[in-house]
Amino acid sequence: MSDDETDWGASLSELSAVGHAPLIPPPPSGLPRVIIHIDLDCFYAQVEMVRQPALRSQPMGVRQKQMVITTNYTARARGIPKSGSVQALTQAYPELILVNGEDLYEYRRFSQRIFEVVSSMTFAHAVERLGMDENFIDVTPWVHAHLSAPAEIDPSPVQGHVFQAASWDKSDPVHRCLALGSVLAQRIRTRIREELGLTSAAGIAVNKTLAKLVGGCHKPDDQTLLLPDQTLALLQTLPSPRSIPGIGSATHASLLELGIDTLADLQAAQVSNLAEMFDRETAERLIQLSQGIDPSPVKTSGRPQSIGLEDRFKVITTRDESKTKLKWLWGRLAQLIYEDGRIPRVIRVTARDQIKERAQGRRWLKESRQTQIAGHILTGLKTNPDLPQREESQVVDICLSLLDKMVNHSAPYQLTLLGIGVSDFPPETANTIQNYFVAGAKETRNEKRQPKRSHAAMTPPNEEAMCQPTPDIDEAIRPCSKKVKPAPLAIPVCDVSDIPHDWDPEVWANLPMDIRTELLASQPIQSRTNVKPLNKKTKSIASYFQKKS
DNA sequence: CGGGGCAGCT
DNA sequence: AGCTGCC
Ligand SMILES: Nc1ccn([C@H]2C[C@H](O)[C@@H](COP(=O)(O)OP(=O)(O)OP(=O)(O)O)O2)c(=O)n1
Ligand SMILES: [Mn+2]
Ligand SMILES: [Mn+2]
Repeated sequence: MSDDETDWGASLSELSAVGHAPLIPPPPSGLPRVIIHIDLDCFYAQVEMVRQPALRSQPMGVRQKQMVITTNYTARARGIPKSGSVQALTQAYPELILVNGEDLYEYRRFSQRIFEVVSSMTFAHAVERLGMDENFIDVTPWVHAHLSAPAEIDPSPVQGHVFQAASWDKSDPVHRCLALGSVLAQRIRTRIREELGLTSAAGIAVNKTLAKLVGGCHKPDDQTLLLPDQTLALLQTLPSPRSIPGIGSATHASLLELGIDTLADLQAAQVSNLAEMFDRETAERLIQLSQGIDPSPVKTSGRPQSIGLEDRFKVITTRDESKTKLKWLWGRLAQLIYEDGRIPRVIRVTARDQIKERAQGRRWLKESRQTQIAGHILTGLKTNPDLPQREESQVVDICLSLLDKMVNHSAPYQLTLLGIGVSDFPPETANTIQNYFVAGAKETRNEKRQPKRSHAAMTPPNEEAMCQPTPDIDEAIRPCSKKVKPAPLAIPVCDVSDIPHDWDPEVWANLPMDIRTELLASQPIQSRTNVKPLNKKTKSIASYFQKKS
């Protein structure tokens, strides 16, 4: 397995990765990147425990319909699995308490606040969200700038665990970079705990993939550092290529078809071995990933490009029921759009039809239709979480007409899912971003609105028992207040000493470091190139060559 | 599989 | 519009 071409131990091997477009800028110093990955512990369950502290001592899980999506660590300590079916888990563990987590509103809010806290830390050069509970943080510039001269004895201790600690060498500049990273990771986790009362796990490594993988080594409320020389050792602990982020089920299936079953197989593979199933770029990237090489940059996450809601139910068979469900979904979505502050230009409806699925012999078949929506219809959401009656029914009618494009009401159908999403928000250009921070211009910005103080889980249309959300232990307790007063968003203190006097410190505090740098330099914002996802299977050799017809 | 999201291709 | 990826 030891490929003589591949220098496993070389700390900088990932920096020399070949690649054309979207990779990171060349290392100026010869020092490695320092990347931190933060993953909240049993995220949904923790949010529920913050809301109901009495749950902390109980084995508890968060459920969505017939699925337990996550369990808290009290439960896991008793051997209860992290997830599973309600049926199986309650049978095996009658003591398990279940909380309804079908409405993601609170999780979304905490997720946003975590991102804000992390982004406000001045050493965070770039912060990229992944899902609701993960963030990658690039702290390379800060670390390189604070690395003391090689001759000096660096007193900075390592925080948390070191994977295979025996190989630690405090005189190695690469090790000291990562040690500084571990200190920053500890500071981030402390801030998240202080500001939000949530614990998290962190990984510190020279790239995103390794940071994420090593963070899993010591899990609740702890952190782990990976030295580059221990990369192979870490990868050897992985049970399958599927364990690598970026290798999903489809890619894994393709690899199996090629006879690549283990990570070692993939590490030893040549691009030519993978050429049947993947294009060259993808093949190269897969092999590199299997070797712990990942040059993908930490992209600064902006605001979401789409906001959507779905609900599944036993069955809906009439246009009337659909209308009721869409109304309910829209009511919740309107609140989210209001809080976002931007007005979308496209609205989309998604649906699942059991009959169509069976007719086509598919296990699941989600359809969607979208349309532009006239600007004036939604402008009310800029100032109000509810639309006026007329506009609201216009929106619902638009949704129904979109549904009509998928469903023939004169033929039998059985809907089991309905969703509404919005997208195509007005672009925030570099020039307007400059204006955006001038503290005087608040009225014209696409500003975030204050969220509801208490989000009462809105009960879905209750005419039909089948459409109810799954029962919740505290269902009766929750007040049914609608959108209420602003809740103060915990804006963390941070360094605002150096910004121009007419810029809004609050906004500044929530900016990633690289954006701040660009603004200070009065440079136009340069949008980062997107990283191409891995699993682009070429349809055929032919289509690979016919670049464009 | 289940369930409720998000992003990036095609 | 649909698929695949991530959580
Ligand atoms: N297929 C999935 C995976 C996760 N989640 C949600 C529920 C989790 O609480 C949250 C974060 O996912 P994680 O994989 O990080 O799992 P947890 O945070 O729950 O547990 P852990 O402590 O192992 O990170 O995302 C989800 O809805 N669907
Ligand atoms: Mn996670
Ligand atoms: Mn997590």
